[in-house]
Amino acid sequence: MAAGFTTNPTRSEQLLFLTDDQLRQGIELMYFAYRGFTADPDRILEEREYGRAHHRAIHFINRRPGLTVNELIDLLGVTKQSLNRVLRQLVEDGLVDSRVGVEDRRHRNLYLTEPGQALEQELSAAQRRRMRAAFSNAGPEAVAGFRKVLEQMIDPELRARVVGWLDRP
Amino acid sequence: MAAGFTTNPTRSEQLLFLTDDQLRQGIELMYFAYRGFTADPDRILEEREYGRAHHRAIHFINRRPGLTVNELIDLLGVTKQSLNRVLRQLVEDGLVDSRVGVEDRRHRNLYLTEPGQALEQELSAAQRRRMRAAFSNAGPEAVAGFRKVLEQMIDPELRARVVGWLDRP
DNA sequence: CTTGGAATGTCAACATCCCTGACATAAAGT
DNA sequence: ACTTTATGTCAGGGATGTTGACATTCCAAG
Repeated sequence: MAAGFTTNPTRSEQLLFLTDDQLRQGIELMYFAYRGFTADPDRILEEREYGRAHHRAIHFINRRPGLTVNELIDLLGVTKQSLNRVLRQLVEDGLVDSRVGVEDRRHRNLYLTEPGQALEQELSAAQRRRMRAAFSNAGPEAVAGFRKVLEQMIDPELRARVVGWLDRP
Repeated sequence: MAAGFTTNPTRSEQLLFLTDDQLRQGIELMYFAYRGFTADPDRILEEREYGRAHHRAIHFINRRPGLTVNELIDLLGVTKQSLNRVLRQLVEDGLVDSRVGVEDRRHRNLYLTEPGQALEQELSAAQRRRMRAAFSNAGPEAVAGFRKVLEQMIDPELRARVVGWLDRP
């Protein structure tokens, strides 16, 4: 069904990957793949009665130790009320440490505690396992294309804020 | 913690796309891209006070007119009760037609009505627009890689059921 | 033919998560 | 002193998911 690039592709044939049908396939792939993408962490979180919101908070606190509540709200695109419930639980459960800012005492700098880091490791290891399998089976060139397309799918405004962010260690 | 591939560069360099850091980037890309992927439909759905569950139902009913409730449950991976509330709303609002099966009267065959098809068009057109932009900016080779990786990310069990499904018109 | 189990679909009650709106507190800036 | 910023909290509502109970229909064993 795919590639009809046998002889001297005309201009219209070069754009065959932009047909509505190809786009629909991309849409459905995105949906099914995302379900797989979240499946493993979801199972781990369920045991602790946490949800994806907890996972996202833990992930980004691990990525940027000391980031403030507002910065996290910005990254996640949720309301402070929504995030606050999640953070309160994580702090109460001893997974996250919320310290008053030193320069600006209004800020709360967030850090993972030892148990918090342990959960983060468990979650990200599971997610990496699936991602590694997918990358490995698809090959390096496919991975490059995967990243190229996904980058373009991010909201332009968010992309500007997040680009360069991904590369930082 | 991340790549310790300092020695023996030949073989390990070929696997650099499998480092923990590359995988982490893939994970974050997947998260941010999915937010973009759902942003446009979400805005349209909000006006009608619908959610993503309604979108998914509408999408697959459009794709497979006449499919049964159970088939839809299988595709979406939700409980019948959860799906039922969504379907009831859509039927009440005149977007979906639920007809008693002719062979097996326990079945309900689902169809989009005229207004249902109109909403589906609106939703998928918005989603295609973003997908088309991403595909177009990334190029055909990138799109091929994108599809390859996403396919591999789908849960193996689900992939078996869905593969071949995507290609069908 | 009847009866009992299995498949299918529906309804009700409840939990979770995210949202908006309003308000409180503390600290920084002017 | 007054305003702005950052954060936290409470109240209420909507969307989505769950479990439990129940109705309908089909099918097959007795």
